[in-house]
Amino acid sequence: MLQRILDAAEELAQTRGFNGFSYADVAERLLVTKASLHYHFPSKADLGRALIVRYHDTFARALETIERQEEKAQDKLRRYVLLYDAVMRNDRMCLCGMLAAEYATLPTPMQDELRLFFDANERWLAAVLESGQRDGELAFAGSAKQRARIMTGALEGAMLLARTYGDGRRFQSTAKQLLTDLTPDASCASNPQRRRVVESSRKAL
Amino acid sequence: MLQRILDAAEELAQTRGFNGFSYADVAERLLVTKASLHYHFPSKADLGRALIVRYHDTFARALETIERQEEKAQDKLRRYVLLYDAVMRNDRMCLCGMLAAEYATLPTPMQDELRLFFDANERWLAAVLESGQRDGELAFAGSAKQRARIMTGALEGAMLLARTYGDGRRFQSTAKQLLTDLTPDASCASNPQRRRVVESSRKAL
DNA sequence: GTCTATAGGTGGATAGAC
DNA sequence: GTCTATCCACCTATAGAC
Repeated sequence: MLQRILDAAEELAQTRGFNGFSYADVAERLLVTKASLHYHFPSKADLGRALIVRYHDTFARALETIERQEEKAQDKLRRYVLLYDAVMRNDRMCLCGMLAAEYATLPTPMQDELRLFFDANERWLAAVLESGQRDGELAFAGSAKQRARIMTGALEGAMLLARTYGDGRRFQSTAKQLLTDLTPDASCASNPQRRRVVESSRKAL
Repeated sequence: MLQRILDAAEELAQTRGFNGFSYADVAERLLVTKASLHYHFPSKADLGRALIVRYHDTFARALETIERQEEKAQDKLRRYVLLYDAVMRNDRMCLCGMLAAEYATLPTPMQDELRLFFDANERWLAAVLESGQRDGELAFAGSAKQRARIMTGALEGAMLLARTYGDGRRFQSTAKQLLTDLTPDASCASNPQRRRVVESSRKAL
């Protein structure tokens, strides 16, 4: 039952926000009463915190899987973006991105848990970016940590806007470009004139 | 009085979200009763729509001012980012970014008005990017429209995350990097090896 | 325009029977 | 564990006096 409650609440939180749904909404979907929900999660703050913890945990496992299955940094990033893409395809917003918007109204335990999620995210991404840069497989300006923050922000923001247009493709094309921006040759592809210079000088080598 | 109501409501909406404040909150700040607010804005949907319209209008005027005062695309972009930065320095989130998160719960008139804001934003940004690219002053991969969407998303997302950490500098360093990413030389600066190649080949010309 | 008063509804949460 | 019943606070919104 615990999981069914979390499933329903998660979907509501991802589409309507934490302040956008009530125990009554969850109860209706599960065909139980509000009181029985309070048995499992005494307060809404408890429910909210559990949502983040489970989401964080699922995400962490997914990152471990990627780490285990992919060798190249580029492939890891591709898989990372696919995690967000899967959320969008379900017509949802990233749970934590949604909660970040409501941050000021959240109970303190939820605020703390939320930061833990983004911290873990940033650490993983920065590590991938760093190693990819070392191998010459990825190219970007600034530090890996800095770039990790830019990426997370850009992905969350892209989801936010895509939902406003009810158009997942909007997110997908943005995500694709963000990945391309990190490939070494693309870093110069933006300027056709200079690219020609680079290509000719490459032949010269 | 109309403006005072909008001022108070705007601040609340930008910090707590549209579902995160009530007529009572606004009334308390202005030392009036809820009933007198309903005289000016019969329903909360009316108030919300007025918020977006005014915000959009203010933003549009700011863009016109930039257009009038700045010549170079790079300077226009810098000023554009400063508009977001000013919001962050007030410990607020972009009103429309906030509302985008709550999109699913908003009354239809607000949803429509919200899209108009982002559309106008994208058009202006795309035009600046396009002309900057033509002049060789800016460099980026993909279409100008595409890049405009990436930029808006990245800025909104960066605000979202910075607020979670209560740290405006987080936004500022991201914004700065996003601008740098658009400069022609920086597009290759990401890869030190290649940069050396470009620089040497430049001399060769 | 602003007030008092209030309606009608929904929010989260609890008591106690089964 | 789930139910019925209920509490109280708060929500949006309206009526009508001043």
